[in-house]
Amino acid sequence: MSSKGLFVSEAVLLGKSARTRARLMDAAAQLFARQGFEAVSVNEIARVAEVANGTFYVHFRDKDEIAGAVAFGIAQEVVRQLDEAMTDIDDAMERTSMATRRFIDLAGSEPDWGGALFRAVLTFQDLRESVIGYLRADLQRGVSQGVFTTEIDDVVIDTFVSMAMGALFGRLNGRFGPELGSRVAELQLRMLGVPARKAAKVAWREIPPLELHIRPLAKTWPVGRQP
Amino acid sequence: MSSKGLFVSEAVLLGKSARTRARLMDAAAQLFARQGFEAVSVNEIARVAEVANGTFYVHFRDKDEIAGAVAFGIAQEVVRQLDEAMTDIDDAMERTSMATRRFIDLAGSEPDWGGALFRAVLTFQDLRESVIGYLRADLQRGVSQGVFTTEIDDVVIDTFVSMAMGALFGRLNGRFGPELGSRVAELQLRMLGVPARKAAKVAWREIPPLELHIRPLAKTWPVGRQP
DNA sequence: ACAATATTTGACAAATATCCCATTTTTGGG
DNA sequence: CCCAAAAATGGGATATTTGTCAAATATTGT
Repeated sequence: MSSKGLFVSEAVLLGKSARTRARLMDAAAQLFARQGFEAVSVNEIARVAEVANGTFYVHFRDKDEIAGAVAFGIAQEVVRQLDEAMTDIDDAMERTSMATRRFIDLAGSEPDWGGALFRAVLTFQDLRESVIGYLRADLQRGVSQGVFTTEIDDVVIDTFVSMAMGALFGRLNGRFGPELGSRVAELQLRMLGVPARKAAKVAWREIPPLELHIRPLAKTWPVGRQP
Repeated sequence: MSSKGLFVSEAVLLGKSARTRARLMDAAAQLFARQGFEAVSVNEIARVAEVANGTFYVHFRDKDEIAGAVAFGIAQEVVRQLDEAMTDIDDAMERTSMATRRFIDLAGSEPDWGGALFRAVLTFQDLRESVIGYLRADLQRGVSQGVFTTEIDDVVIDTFVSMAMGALFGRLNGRFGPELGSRVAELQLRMLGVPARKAAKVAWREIPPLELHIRPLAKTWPVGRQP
């Protein structure tokens, strides 16, 4: 039934403690995504992770702590993948539309992570603010490049994020298909003042499919026990 | 401490049963708004409503039932107020921007209702679909009138809704002030193809403040006991 | 294989939740 | 004021959840 989650894949080479911790985080991510943070109990997380209930408390103080770890871990990985995909791209329209499309595609490729991330952004305002910070540079770059005619401030960025979040949600619920990313990216560009023709052209350009192939972290040892 | 909620205001003239039911719904709305649906217990609702725990079960089967009643009740009232405010308006830009602005202003004037509605739209997909249905006519009217150049379909409407929902959320969290409604309405109009100048003009037009002044419902009597 | 250390286990106490229902309180017509 | 119907009460049986801890098990360097 339970194929390995992404946190476990990332931790395969690590020590036992880290692997167990990863199992708990995968279980938590899955449950948060499917039921929402509040509906999930510590017991349930332990059960899905297939560890004893006491084991949970060895790794996390409480549900909030694991939620933070899950949110942070997912965000970190998604940002890493986005940065990687965008290193060579200079054009602000390309960059923002790539970010939106990949973000929304998370719902298709890794629905548990997508769902958990969605919930997390609603729960942790810090996280939303990080996202806003992350996007600010690219949106302002568009203004500098003369392609975005809307002045960029927190309201504009927040609305830009809301559009992507709403789309992620719609995709998670199966209301829309794989073309949603391009559709929404196009609407975002139009909102920012890009002419319709141009917006369509950029938003529908082919991009390599998103694959979150996890690279296992290097082995570490328990503290105070260096080989 | 506990000033009357809107459901109670609406029920002041009704029989005792209806008034108690309304107290429970006000308590539930407040708690759902502040903590999210799943985090709230039936016990807590009864405590905040200042009724005994068993009383809850006289009026509702379980938490889902009261959540549905709250969501439906709020949605109904908001729609009523919106319809009332828009009866005389023909212009699609005016109508959609009025709807967005009033909706977002809910967060300022009635944060408990705003918060509960926000959570409800995430929880009950039916509700989101009702909202989409509600907006479709006005958005299509804009196309007919030649002011919206973007073709209207479910993706566009859903994105339009996401922008308003995200703004409601931002306002609820105190990240933005009263001008947010106009800001977002303007961005929506630009997304739909309205020229920047025109969009700004419409979205910033003065509108009468939203006041959800509840009109008490007419008295009813217990079944099988007509006077 | 052994010893030392790291990790996991599962039972349990305390707290909290759900839902029921016999009893009490309130209501309003006559 | 009195009574019958309506409404509310709160105690309690049952279930679930949280968080702790002594004991059991697994891992690793030597």
